[in-house]
Amino acid sequence: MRTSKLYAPTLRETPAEAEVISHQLMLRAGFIRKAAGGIYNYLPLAWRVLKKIERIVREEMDAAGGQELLLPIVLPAEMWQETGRWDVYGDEMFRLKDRHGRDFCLGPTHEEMITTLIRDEVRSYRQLPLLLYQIQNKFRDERRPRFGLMRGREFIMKDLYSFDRDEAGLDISYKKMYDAYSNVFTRCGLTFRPVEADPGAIGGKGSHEFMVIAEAGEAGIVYCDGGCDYAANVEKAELHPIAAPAAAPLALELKDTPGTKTIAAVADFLGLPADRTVKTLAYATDKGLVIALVRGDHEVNEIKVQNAVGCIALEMADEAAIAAAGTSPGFMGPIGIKNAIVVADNTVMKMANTVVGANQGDRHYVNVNPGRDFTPDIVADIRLIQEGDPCPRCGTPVKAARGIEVGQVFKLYTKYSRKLNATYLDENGQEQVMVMGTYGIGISRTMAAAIEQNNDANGIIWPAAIAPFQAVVIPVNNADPGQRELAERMYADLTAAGLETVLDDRDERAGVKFKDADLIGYPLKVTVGAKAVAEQRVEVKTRRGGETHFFPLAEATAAVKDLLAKL
RNA sequence: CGGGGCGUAGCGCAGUUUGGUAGCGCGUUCGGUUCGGGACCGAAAGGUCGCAGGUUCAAAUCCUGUCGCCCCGACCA
Repeated sequence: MRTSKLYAPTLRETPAEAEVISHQLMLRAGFIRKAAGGIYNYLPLAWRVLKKIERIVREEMDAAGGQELLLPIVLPAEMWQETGRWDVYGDEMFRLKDRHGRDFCLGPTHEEMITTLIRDEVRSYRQLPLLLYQIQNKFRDERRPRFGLMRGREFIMKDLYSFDRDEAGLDISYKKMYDAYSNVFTRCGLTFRPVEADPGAIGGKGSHEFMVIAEAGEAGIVYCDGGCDYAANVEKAELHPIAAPAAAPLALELKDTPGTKTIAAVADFLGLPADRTVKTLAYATDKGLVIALVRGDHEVNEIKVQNAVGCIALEMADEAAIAAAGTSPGFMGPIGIKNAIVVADNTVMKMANTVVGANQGDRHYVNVNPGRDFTPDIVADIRLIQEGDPCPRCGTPVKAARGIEVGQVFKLYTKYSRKLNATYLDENGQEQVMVMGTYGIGISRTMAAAIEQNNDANGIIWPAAIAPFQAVVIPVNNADPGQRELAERMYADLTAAGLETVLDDRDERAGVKFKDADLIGYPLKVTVGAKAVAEQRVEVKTRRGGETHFFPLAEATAAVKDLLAKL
């Protein structure tokens, strides 16, 4: 490819709409252009990267026994109504009607379609396990698309579905996918970490997310750096109750604590550390008002509360809802509260002579002993893990990081196969429900994640395996026939040797070409200047690390190939 | 959906407070000089000031409505 013909409009300045680095660089380097919020055009450079990622994904999926197919994007409503997700998905689903008024949606995911596809034709245990996948655009009308390709409304996803006879089979399929995903992201040159995840609304029990470690990541993760390899999404990370020092229970007492609406204020007023108090938060849910209790210095993990209560919707209750429950913001507590589900963190139950709000303004109870003075409806681990908390496996203090979720693997069990009647006959002629798994990779998000993790002040630094081109040849002065000729020759030789090469044949000054090359992020830059012509050698610079090598012309092609292989 | 910010040339922005001929930088085109890290000189093209309505002799500017975009929050297979 010649730069003079390449459709890659680069920008000197960063468009104002882009906040995160991957978004900025993809716009500046001419990879993407926006069509609407969260919807992008992929220009030739981006498309080349995406195809490379897809290729790696295909190879790994095929190696793991997957078969590629292609399901429709436009999906009829009926199957979604069968599983109940037509309603559950809500506004996040792009919906449309055909000319007859029949309901359709643009596929946000394909559990329904794949399951209804195979249920009639897979009838025997002999046909299982079955691993089917596709790579396709997905549509989710996100409430808030953001960060360029990181959270779009239309995005490219690989989705694989496994169908097994039983849970043992699912475990095998799940392991294959887990390993395949590790291979994919390793081959893409990414620093990532599989973490335990909360399965969320899709249901099922086991789940891991593959997180590319990056500051711009939307997800918080914790990992054990010492004793073991535990790693989890903060939403999921378990915490064992912390034992409190033994203390003789004192008599419950109601105290005036004027103006102490925060834990810090109460603790200060009573002369106690925050970890001797209990924090109470109120949530409005589809099951009514929920009061969550954690130790004063801890934070509530809302996902865990949601799971403990078994509710679908959960948000902080407003003042009106709190007042309706007969309590007062800043002075809420479990003692005497009515019309609310009280959920206590397991650590709270270990506390003695603690402090809770008295459900009336400016008053707290002191010397509160959980179990004696109040009995929660639910006791569970509802605490949000923080850096330094003990690893649930080995007790070593955990580290915190941020991650971009580029893949997720789920054990669905029979959640969809049961609702959609995907059954088979076993050896004994008994009808059994298929056991399913679902496995996604965000292809376009992986591209963005790769940039988040690989960039510098000058632009993108592509991992060689997914770079749009592997090398760029730059004649320093295009007006010099000797340089032009030598550059043409290098370009032809490298191309013939199977390297994806760009020749920057533009009549631009060297600086412009170097800047564009760095911005786009070609792994290798082959520079042809006056010295190269005089001495019959070329200069090759690596984008990552910036080392410069000189090679005699005769050896240049082999040396470039060699260098690339080492990247 | 709640809160905040922004829509003026391809990109980055000024002009809006106080209404009066729409500007600057970059980029683009043409001519010339230059040529190893975003050159210089000269000429030129390019804008319904997001959209609609209103006030006014006169609206980018004031008022009302509306659409879009970005950020924070909520939410997120």
